[in-house]
Amino acid sequence: MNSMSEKNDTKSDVARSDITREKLLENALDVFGRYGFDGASTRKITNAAGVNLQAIPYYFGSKEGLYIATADYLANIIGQYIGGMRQRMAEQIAALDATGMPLGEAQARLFLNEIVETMVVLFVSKKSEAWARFIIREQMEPTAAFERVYSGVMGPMIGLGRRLIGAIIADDPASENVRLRCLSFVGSLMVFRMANAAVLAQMEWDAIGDKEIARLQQHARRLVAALGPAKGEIS
Amino acid sequence: MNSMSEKNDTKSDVARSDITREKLLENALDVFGRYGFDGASTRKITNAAGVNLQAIPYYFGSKEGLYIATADYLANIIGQYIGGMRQRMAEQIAALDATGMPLGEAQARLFLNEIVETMVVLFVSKKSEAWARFIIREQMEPTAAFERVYSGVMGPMIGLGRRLIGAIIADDPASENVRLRCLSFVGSLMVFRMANAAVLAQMEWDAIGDKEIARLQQHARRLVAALGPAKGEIS
DNA sequence: GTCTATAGTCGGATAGAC
DNA sequence: GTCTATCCGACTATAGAC
Repeated sequence: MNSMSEKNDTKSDVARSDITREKLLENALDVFGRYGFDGASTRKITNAAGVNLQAIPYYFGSKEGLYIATADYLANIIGQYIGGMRQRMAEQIAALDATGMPLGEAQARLFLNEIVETMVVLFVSKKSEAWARFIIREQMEPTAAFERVYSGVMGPMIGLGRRLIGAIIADDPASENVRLRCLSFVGSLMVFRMANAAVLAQMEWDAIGDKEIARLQQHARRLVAALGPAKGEIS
Repeated sequence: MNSMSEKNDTKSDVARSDITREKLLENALDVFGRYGFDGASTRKITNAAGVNLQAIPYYFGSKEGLYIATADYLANIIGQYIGGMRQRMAEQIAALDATGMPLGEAQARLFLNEIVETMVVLFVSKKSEAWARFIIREQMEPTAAFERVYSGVMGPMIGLGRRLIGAIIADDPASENVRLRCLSFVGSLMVFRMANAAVLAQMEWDAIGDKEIARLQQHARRLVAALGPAKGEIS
């Protein structure tokens, strides 16, 4: 059924091989995210993964090769989590476009609500800590890995966000205004992941559990509800 | 007048001492922010500062001592940039409180507009790149340095933001709602610093120059204008 | 495919000359 | 106060046994 069982005589080797690769990537994501490329040592990664130090040059050529592979791996994981939702929405929107019907504001708000609720859960989940650290590092000091994560996940997702926000505030999704609004909207949620320490201090929370997640989801829905056409500025 | 000229015979030494310290802190901020504590090497820092490698153990005891001192230095610098504005506003608000008069919505919006315009300039300035990197690292993996930056600058600033947003959306500044709204508001601006790479890609900007700063300031004012009482949620 | 041994480099900290 | 010289540990990558 899967690639692990093509041949009987190599089955266990291939399986071990895949497990070692997977473990390495999993732990590389965590350690690279935590300490950065320079700060992360291959020893730390292989120890955490429970594999031999030589597995890195063997499977990925070098530490740098592992880093790039980790970026692809990350884009892949996130894609698995949100790709289905994104594709479903993109298809429904495309179907509307095909009929010439505009995407309605109410429908867009429903879609956006679904997205933000998923995002909030993702942002505060234990596993996304590592992902977020990796991505934020790449944002600050982009390497060759950034392009892989951006074009694989972030770009398409922001594109969908622009489309939805455009429908909600009745503006062209390609306009500067919608782009800025969309980025700010993402920021208004992302802050709960990126500024984790400050958030906990401000909210006087010890940690983010089920109660806090529910609170954040409510807050996220309110942010969606607060989206509206631009008002006049003061001064 | 200042500590540089207490004695004539030691004047030049003390001055050199201060210059060396200052150069070290300045470059430590950049290098630590860029590579993190582990990734940053003392050789990188002293080379960039143009001082001897031994200056670090001499002045700061150790690499770790330099890191802590760098956090204080950073809190100090940022305080110099925004402390005046913050204090002026805090005093005017305190004066209102003393008379029992509430902080008006229009006044709060004016204050907030001034803050966001300053923040935008700060966020995209070349020098704040290093500051932002340092702070974001601390957010993700807080060390002893976080408390110094948070209580020195971030905490007071967020407190002011909560007060202003509370006045604008007519809610208690201590409420969960205002705390969350304030954090999200900060995030909606901070995204332009933190997600720099994604922002440039989305906006199709090569870099952030005067034109882009003006555009971001306009956008920030619109975000202030968009702040309002909570609306009903959908679904 | 996985292991041990090791080469070669770079890290932080110390000692001591000036 | 600042420099050179140096120790010692940790790092990545390679060679070769099994």
